[in-house]
Amino acid sequence: MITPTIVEGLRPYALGEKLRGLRLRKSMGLVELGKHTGLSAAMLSKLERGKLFPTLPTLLRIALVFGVGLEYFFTDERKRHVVAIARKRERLRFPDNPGKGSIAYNFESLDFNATERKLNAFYAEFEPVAAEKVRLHQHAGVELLYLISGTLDLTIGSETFVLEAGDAVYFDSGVRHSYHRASKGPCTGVIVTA
Amino acid sequence: MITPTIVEGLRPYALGEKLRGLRLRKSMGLVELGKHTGLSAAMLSKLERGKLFPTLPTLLRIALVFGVGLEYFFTDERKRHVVAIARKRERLRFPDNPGKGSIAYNFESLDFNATERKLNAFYAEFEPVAAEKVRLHQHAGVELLYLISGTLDLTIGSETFVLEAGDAVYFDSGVRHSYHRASKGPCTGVIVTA
DNA sequence: CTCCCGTTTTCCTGCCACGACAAGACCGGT
DNA sequence: ACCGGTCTTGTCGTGGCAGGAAAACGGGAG
Repeated sequence: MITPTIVEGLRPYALGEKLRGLRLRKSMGLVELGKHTGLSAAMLSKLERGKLFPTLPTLLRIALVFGVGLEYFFTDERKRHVVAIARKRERLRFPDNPGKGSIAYNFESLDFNATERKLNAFYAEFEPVAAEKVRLHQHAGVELLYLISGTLDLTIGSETFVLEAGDAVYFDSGVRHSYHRASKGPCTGVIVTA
Repeated sequence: MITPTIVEGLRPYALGEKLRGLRLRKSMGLVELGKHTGLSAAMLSKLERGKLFPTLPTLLRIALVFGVGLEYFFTDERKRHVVAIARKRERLRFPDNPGKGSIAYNFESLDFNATERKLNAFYAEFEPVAAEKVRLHQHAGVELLYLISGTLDLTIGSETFVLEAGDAVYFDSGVRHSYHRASKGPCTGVIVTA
């Protein structure tokens, strides 16, 4: 069932304009694109003018020709002018694991007041914890860690890396990982997940 | 026409798993989701198991319930087990604008050896530049800046914010923006874009 | 075992994506 | 002007596949 509400909800993605943009950028005609995709020129025209919603197979065929992923069409281009500032003094600090003896790190959210997050960022202070007590965790996406000070043991899967101040890592956070402060002094860093 | 090639091309998006993930995260049943979306539980089951490709209207209905955009489904989740470490000493430093007098900042890529980037991260040292010479720039996506030291004037669109060490900003980098070091001493930070 | 709940399978319907075709529309070239 | 040619947009028809209804399956709990 195709209701006005749904049509409205799909409009912001501007599929038609994006399709037309891709095609014209390569100065290609509807018929030519039709040959490459195996679709009729007539239908391509309708798609570009928003008279019709492509099925995923259809959309993928076109995407393949232009070498883009489907995400190209669905990255919401509503320019939400997001600006969220997290002042150091205003930030809340959460212990990683309140009430237990094994607090591995304190962290502060750096963008908790951004409505729409594609990124989650934290400022972390790693606390000394017995190596056997550190907890592994995992979550979908990727993670980026920039170490500002101290030395940190980072375990990813079965491997452990030693990071010094100024080092950075980028890894798939779907793999189990854990942090362990290796330096005597303070150990701080910025963590960004997506 | 629905060919094996197309099926293969759609697999990496793992629509089914994502749908199921969304539903289970809210510990919701197929029937309940059916009520909210106006879709039959039977079909939802098929979608989650990849037996069927949803049309865009259908997909949108589900997305609306969970408050996600369609982009949620099409960000390619090929789990390449990425681990890329950028050691401080091994990193290359690029001036923002080599050969010209108006170098606003030096930056070092923090994940340049990661094959598939969803995130781009830089360590930046902001240099003193006359305020009128700073250049505005823009690029798709969002940007996150964590200021490690110094004071920085950040202009986003027509607004200017003053950031102190430890502050962080999260904003839509599609809007024109520029950096300008406000402190006498060194001014450094981490920039992540997505 | 029976009841209950959520899920999957089966079967079928009908909507709408998509194609075929033709009619504009807009170019040059002669 | 009058033609090709190329690109685009209507109109109409169809069948593939999304989607529904209901029955079968499965797993706890009692």
